[in-house]
Amino acid sequence: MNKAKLKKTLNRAEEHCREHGTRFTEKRKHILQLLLQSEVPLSAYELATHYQSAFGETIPAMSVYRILDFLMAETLVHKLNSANKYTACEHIACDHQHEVPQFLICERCQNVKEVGIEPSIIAALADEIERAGYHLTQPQIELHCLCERCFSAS
Amino acid sequence: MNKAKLKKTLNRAEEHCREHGTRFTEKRKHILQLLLQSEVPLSAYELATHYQSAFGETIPAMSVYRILDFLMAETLVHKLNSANKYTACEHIACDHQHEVPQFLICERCQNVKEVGIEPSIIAALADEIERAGYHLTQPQIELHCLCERCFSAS
DNA sequence: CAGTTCACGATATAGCGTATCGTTCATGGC
DNA sequence: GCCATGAACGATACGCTATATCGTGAACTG
Repeated sequence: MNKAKLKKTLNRAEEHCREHGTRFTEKRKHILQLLLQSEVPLSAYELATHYQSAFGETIPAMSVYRILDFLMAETLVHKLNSANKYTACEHIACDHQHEVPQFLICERCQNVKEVGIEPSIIAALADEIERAGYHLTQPQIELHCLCERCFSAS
Repeated sequence: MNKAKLKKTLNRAEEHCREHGTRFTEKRKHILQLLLQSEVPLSAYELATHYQSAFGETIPAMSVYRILDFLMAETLVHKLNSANKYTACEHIACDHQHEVPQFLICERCQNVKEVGIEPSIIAALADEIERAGYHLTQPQIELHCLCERCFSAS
């Protein structure tokens, strides 16, 4: 992510928090920035390490987890359950409504793409689930894929 | 799972291994049995504990992991990535071909149902993914839901 | 400016998983 | 039957992920 877009996204995140009456502190901003700048999802401990390199001060893992919890509650960050890693929401600076996030995770390079699946497909899926007697609560799907580059290389 | 079905399923699993030239040892049988008898998915360490209670002998966590790896390779067991737990395949004793497993996980009681999603939906999903420049490799989906009972109770 | 709430630090601990090396046991060729 | 081979398993150590708890300090509010 280039500098201009990074700045714009961070500003948008700050605005988002102000609207929600929550605090977008320096540390929270730093963690979000690290995730925005990373090509791949990061674990909490990786974030702590990167924090040290990028900002010259250490941060306890506990704080990273707390900050991640906060950022997830604000839907600025998503957790990838299958990898125990975290990724910045790709739609912070977008205007359109935040959809249910779906993730394509490249198995080789770990690159993650957050996509909006056709709502009709999700609806069909939800239908099948209802028929099985269940009720969908958090339709976040994590799909393990190969990205174009890794697919071509194999 | 009742005794008759349990026995039949274990026999089917043994047959499956014989056909594949692999060994269905006592310990592997025990682990599979524990998973078949459990209402909820279990972690490796939970399995080790249950093993002790059920069979009166301790088993190291390492062995549990190795046995789980084996059972997964034989598609007798599936791992739920989002929960780091394991569940017996519900189709061991079925005649029909083993499909790509999709899991409905009840967020409240942890009960898991393994369902076959309409292939056309999966195909549509794969289509969307292709359009995003990715290639689906392991279309295992884990959906967080509420089961009928927990849904009614809420 | 006093009180409350929120953010953060420090420490401890639990749970999940892998690495490595050694030992035992089953199996097949002789 | 006997031994060589490889598979299964045990023991120990370690690293990563996450939560619990308690304390401190900063920020907002009346």
